[in-house]
Amino acid sequence: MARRHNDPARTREQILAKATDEFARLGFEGGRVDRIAARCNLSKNMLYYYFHSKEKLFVAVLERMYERMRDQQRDLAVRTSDPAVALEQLIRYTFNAFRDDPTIIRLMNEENKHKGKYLKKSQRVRDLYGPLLETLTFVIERGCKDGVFRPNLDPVTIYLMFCALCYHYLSNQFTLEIALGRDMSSESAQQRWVDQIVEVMSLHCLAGSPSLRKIA
Amino acid sequence: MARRHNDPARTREQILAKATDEFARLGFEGGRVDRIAARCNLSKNMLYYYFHSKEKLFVAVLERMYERMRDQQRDLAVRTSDPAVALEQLIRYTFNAFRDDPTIIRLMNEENKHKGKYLKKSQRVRDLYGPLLETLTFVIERGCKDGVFRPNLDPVTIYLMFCALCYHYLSNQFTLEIALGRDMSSESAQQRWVDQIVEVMSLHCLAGSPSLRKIA
Amino acid sequence: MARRHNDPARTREQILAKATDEFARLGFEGGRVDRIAARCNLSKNMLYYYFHSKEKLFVAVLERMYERMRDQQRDLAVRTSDPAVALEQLIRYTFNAFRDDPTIIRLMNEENKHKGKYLKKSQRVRDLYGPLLETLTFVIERGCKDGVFRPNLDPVTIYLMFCALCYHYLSNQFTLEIALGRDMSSESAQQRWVDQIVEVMSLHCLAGSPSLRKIA
Amino acid sequence: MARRHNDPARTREQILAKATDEFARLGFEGGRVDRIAARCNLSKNMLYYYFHSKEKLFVAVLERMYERMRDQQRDLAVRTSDPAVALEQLIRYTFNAFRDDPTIIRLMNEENKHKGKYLKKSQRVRDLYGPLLETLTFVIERGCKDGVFRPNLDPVTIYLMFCALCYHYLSNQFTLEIALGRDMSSESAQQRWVDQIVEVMSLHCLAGSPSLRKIA
DNA sequence: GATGAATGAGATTTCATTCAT
DNA sequence: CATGAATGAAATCTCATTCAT
Repeated sequence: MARRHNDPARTREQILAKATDEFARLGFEGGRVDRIAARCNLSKNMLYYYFHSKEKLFVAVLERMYERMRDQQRDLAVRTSDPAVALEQLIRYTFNAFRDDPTIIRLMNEENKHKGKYLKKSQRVRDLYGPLLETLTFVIERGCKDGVFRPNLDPVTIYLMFCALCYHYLSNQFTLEIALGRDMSSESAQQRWVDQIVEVMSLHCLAGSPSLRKIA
Repeated sequence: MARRHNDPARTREQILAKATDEFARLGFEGGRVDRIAARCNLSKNMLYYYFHSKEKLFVAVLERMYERMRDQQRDLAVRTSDPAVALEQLIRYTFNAFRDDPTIIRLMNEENKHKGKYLKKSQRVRDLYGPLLETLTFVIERGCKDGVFRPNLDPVTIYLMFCALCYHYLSNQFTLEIALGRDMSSESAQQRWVDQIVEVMSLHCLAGSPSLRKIA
Repeated sequence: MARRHNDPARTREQILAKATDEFARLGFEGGRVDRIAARCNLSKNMLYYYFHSKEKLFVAVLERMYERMRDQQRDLAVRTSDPAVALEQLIRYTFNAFRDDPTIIRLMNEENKHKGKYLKKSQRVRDLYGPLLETLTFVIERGCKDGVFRPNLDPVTIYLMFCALCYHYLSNQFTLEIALGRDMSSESAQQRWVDQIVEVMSLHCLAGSPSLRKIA
Repeated sequence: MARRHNDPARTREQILAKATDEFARLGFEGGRVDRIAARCNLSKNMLYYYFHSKEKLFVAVLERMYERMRDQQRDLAVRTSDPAVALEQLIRYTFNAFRDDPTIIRLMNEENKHKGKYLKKSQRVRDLYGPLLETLTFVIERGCKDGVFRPNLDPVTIYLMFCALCYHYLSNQFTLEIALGRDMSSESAQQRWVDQIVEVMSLHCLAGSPSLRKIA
């Protein structure tokens, strides 16, 4: 009775939201259609009415997550003209994005567990990292031209590096905390970690750093 | 009939092996007890005879994985006396370990999905990274003392860094390949990536590198 | 296909009826969910849809049995004003109730085997013997006041006596028949038995009977 | 190792003892072969070695119970020459027998649930109540001849009566306690109940009691 | 006599999905 | 749009029983 001829678009969104949560916490096979429906105060049939199958619902969840990511990235305005500062902002932005929405990491892991099976079914998801990579490319190219960064930096490689450093820390928090016996979840621990990432990535990019080959 | 009381220890091992594969590919909830039994040419109740429940079997799989990791690490002899070379060897070793046994990454992701729930049930797994961290600590301390590395390097932080760089690349291969449209699975691509990791980590550790703060 | 959303209340009732039969004949552990479902021309998950678990189904069966008993007792109108006749009617009524619905005895035995475990889970069943005991109390008090019955009779004790005499005969029919080699199931044998119960109980209650202590 | 080439007869007895307990508490279908074996510190196979199947073990348990009953009854010496006192002794003896070994009632109920199916398979169990009934018959006949009891009392009927009164009280203790809200398990409650049985049975048998028909 | 390992059938329960209204 | 009732397939787990030593 809560419901009753409500806004269908809203219903759809709500299903997606609850499904995102469910699949992120429990994975595709662990996620339960009933539970999602129950959390929407909806009969199970509605999920099928809107999404046709559990699998298609999962794909929709993935797509929606990618959209969300891209939209967030679109908001991303790296205002400063200092490339080093811009890089730092991008890194911090990336860490925060992963930390603030833990479903991203979980859903991506899930997808990789399935070897990209569901993602491949989606047409629209190719340019996932589009805006962020564009910004990054812009920043790096300018940094190289300015001589602030060393030449021939590959934006994708840079991205992969700081992404890995952000992602892995958050993704493997639980096992690492148990195995290393080290606090990784407190605000301050995480802040220190991002600082480290910024440091190592800056070192890697800045022109001042000696080329490794020279050192060796 | 093939079987009938062959070698119980062998049977146990076989179950663990097939279960490791099943859970790594499909996760805890996706993994099927029947399938594991079938692959062992065993009736499914034998899994319960040996492991009592799916959950306990999963924990045993995790424990076995950790043991495998530790044993591998124990074999790890970084013979060289050059700290920089030793660090490089540790990094390459880590990447190879993750690449050669993909179940490690999948099982760890699975455990993190469950927030460490099963790992916590296991007594023995605390010092998971023991030998590797010991070696790393030894290498780093020597490097610092020798003046090859810059002072005050924290071994755990170093470990987290190159581990992240190895892990994330392999763990997220599929989504990254789709989203970035870039080859990540070929031998050569992976070789290039490890080289990059070695480079960035060396830069971070070597004494010759200027402290970031000075640059900034 | 026969079914498909006929009448849910009817379905529920049918499940309860078949489950009552199953559990009465085979006990809780002997009763099979499959069989109950099959007898209802229903797929077995429907039992879970309606009752959530075998145990809860069993509790529902017990509750329903108690309701049935109470309802039957409510119909019980002991019209005569002669207390002795009324007592006789109550006894015959009790015997008939046990004989006509053999599930009562079996389910009660089952519950006692479990030390009342399931019954305790049910809120509503306290006043099981309510109406019958009320009527009995009414009859006995009048009988005492009238001087037809001897004074200070305890209705509960009276009830326990004739209940035992009715119940045990029917409940242990099979072993008794084998061990004593005596017909206990024929209509006439049972009639003779009830007559005996009436006789011994009347003797116990009637004022004319000498107090035992006096005899002794 | 506790065991090791033990006395086979003793082993057999132990199995019977634990099986008696198991089946009495949980019924035939509820009883578990594993549990019985475990409680004997014995591997399951031994149960099969000694008893061939769960069913045959159950039959053996029933037979053993009947033997125990008969042996106890054989010890029964009603020495007094006063028939009324002898009757009272028999009643108290019966109640105590049921109370002191609760497995008797449970196993009998179980057998009756199965409509005597297993009992019928046993050759030896016909004359179950033999000694007790013999004693009772002796007592009653003497009582009738002496004029202490009224004439034409049927020993089997007398037996059925006090047996019912003893049995039902103990068998249905749990449901009755819940439904009537009355203490039935304390020593004193039970003592009062047996006194009542003695009273009503004496009244029924003694010559002083007026025939009902005359009263009516 | 005794055991540990193995089995097959079947038990309860779960779950994605569909039908009729 | 929405639902409650129903289904079929399959999942986890149990249990009496047997085999080889």
